[in-house]
Amino acid sequence: MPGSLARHLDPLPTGHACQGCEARSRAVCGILDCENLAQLKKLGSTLRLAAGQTLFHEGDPAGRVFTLTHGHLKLYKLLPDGRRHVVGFLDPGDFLGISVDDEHAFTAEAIGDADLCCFPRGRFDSFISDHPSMERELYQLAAHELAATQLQLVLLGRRTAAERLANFILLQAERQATRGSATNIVDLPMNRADIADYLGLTKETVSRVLSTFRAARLIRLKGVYELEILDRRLLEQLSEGGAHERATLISA
Amino acid sequence: MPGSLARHLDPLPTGHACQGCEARSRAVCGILDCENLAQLKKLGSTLRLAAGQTLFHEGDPAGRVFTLTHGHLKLYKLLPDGRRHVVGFLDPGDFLGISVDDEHAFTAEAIGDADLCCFPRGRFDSFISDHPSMERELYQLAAHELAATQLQLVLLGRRTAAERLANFILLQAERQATRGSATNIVDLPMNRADIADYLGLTKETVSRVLSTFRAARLIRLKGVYELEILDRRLLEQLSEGGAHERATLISA
DNA sequence: ATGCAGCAATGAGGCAGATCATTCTACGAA
DNA sequence: TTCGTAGAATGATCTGCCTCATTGCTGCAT
Repeated sequence: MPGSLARHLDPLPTGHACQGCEARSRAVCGILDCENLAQLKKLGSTLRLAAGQTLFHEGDPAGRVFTLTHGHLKLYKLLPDGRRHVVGFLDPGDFLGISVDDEHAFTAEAIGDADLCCFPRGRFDSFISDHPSMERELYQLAAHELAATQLQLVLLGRRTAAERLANFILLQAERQATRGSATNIVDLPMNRADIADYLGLTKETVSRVLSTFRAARLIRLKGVYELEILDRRLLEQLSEGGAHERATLISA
Repeated sequence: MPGSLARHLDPLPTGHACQGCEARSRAVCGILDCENLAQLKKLGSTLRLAAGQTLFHEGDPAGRVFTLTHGHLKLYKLLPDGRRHVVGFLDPGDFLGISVDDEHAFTAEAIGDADLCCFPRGRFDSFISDHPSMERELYQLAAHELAATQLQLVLLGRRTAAERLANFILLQAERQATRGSATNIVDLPMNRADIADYLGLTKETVSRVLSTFRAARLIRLKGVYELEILDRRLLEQLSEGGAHERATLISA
C-alpha cells in the first residue's frame, strides 16, 4: 500500500553502510542525511528470509521494526477456521512496524527471497524521538496507509470481482512505476491464491476474471507472474466503478 | 473506530473554555493541561450541525480539522454509480483530520444533531509541532485507526453477514462502554442502510440477520435504534468466526 | 382519528461468486 | 524423455446474499 514517491537523494560516500541499498529512495530512512543514516543503521542489523519463510506471526511480541530492502512480503490474518485475509503486500523500501500494540497484528511472510533491515523497537523509538523529521515522516506514512486502507474498504465492501482486479492491476503497476520503469508490464510476485485473499475473492474467480480481461484484450498474460496492460483506459473505467461500463466492457 | 480508553483528568478551573466538555476524556486534547488546552481552544471555534447536515464532501479542500464533542457522524465514500460505502462512524471525542492530502478523502455527515470543535489546519499543525506529546498522541491515534481498519478489511473480505453483524454489535457496545455505562444496552444511532453500507451488506440483509439474532435469543430489539445483548458469549463466538458454530448457533 | 411519509421487516426469485471437480501447463527430478 | 508435482485454468453446480416488491410499524401533520 505505501505509495510514497521516490525521493531525490544525494549519493552516499564510498564505504557507507547503506551504499547500494536499492530501497533507500523509497524508505523512511531516505530522508536522513549521511551521518544520521549511518547512525541509524548501526542501531540495527540485516536479515535474509528464504521464500515462504515467516518473519513473525500474528500475536508475536512486536519487539522489532523492519524496512524491506529486497523482495516482497505478504501480511495476512487468519480466522480460527482457516479463512485467510491478506492485509497487504510489501515492496522494497516499505516500512513494517507501525503499531500501537506490543503484539503483531498479522503474520508477515516472504513471497520470494527477501532482505530486511531490522531494529529493536526501543532503540528505534528513541532514535525517532531525537529526529523530528523521522517522526513526521512516520506519521505521514501512517496517515497514507490509513487512506489507502480506507480505499480498500470500499473495494471489499462494494465492488465487483472485475472492478477489484482492474484496480489491483493498476495499483500494482503504479507502485512499480515508483521504483523504476513506467511501462505497461506488471509483475505479480504473489500467486493467485494470495491475490484472491487480498481482494476477498477465491483463486478460481481471480483466474476467471483475468481470463475475461485477456479475452477482452485489456491485458496480455506473459507467464503466470507477469502481465502487460493493453488498454489502460478501459481498466481505469472498470476500476473507478462506473455503472453500465461494467456490463458492456466485459461481456463482449 | 477510535477506541482510545477514557483518561483520568484533572478537573478544569471554573470559567475554562472547555468546562463541561463531554468529550475531553476521550479526545486527543485530553492529554493537555489546563493552560495548553485553553491555548489550543483559542485557535479554533465551535460548530453545530443539524441532523443530516454535511460537514464536508469528499474532494473538498481539507482546510480544517475537527474534534466531535457531541453527537455522531458517518464518514462515507460514493462510487460514480451511486454505490456507497460507510468508512466509519464518529462518536464524541473522536478526532477528524488525519490526512496526508489537502483534500478530504470522504464525506462527513451528521447522523443526529452534532457539535464540533474546529481548527484551521495550519494553526493546528504548528500547535502540535510545538507540543510533542500531542504529536505522539496523533501518531498513536493514526496507528490505532490503521489497526482497526485492517480488522475491518478482514471483516469485509472474509466474513459472513451474521459474523459481520455480531462483530458490529459487540464493537458498538465496547465503544459505548468507554464513554460510560458498561451495560448490555447498545445504541444504534445510525439507520439500517448506514449499517449495511458500513458492513458491505444490504439493508434487507441487516434486517434479516437482526431478526435471526432476535429469534435465536442473542439480542432483544428495544425499538429500532436500541438493542440489548442477551447472549454475549454466543455473539462473541460468531464474531470470532469459528466454523461450525455458525451453522448450529443460528439455524436453531 | 385519519392520512401520509419514512423506515424497517419480510417474501419471492435471480445472480455473482463460491465450491467442488477436472484438465492443462510449467518445471524440476529421476 | 518421462514422470511427478504444484499451481493455474476451466467446467458444473450450488448458495448466500442481492434485488425487487409488498407489507407493517411509528410518528407527525392535517
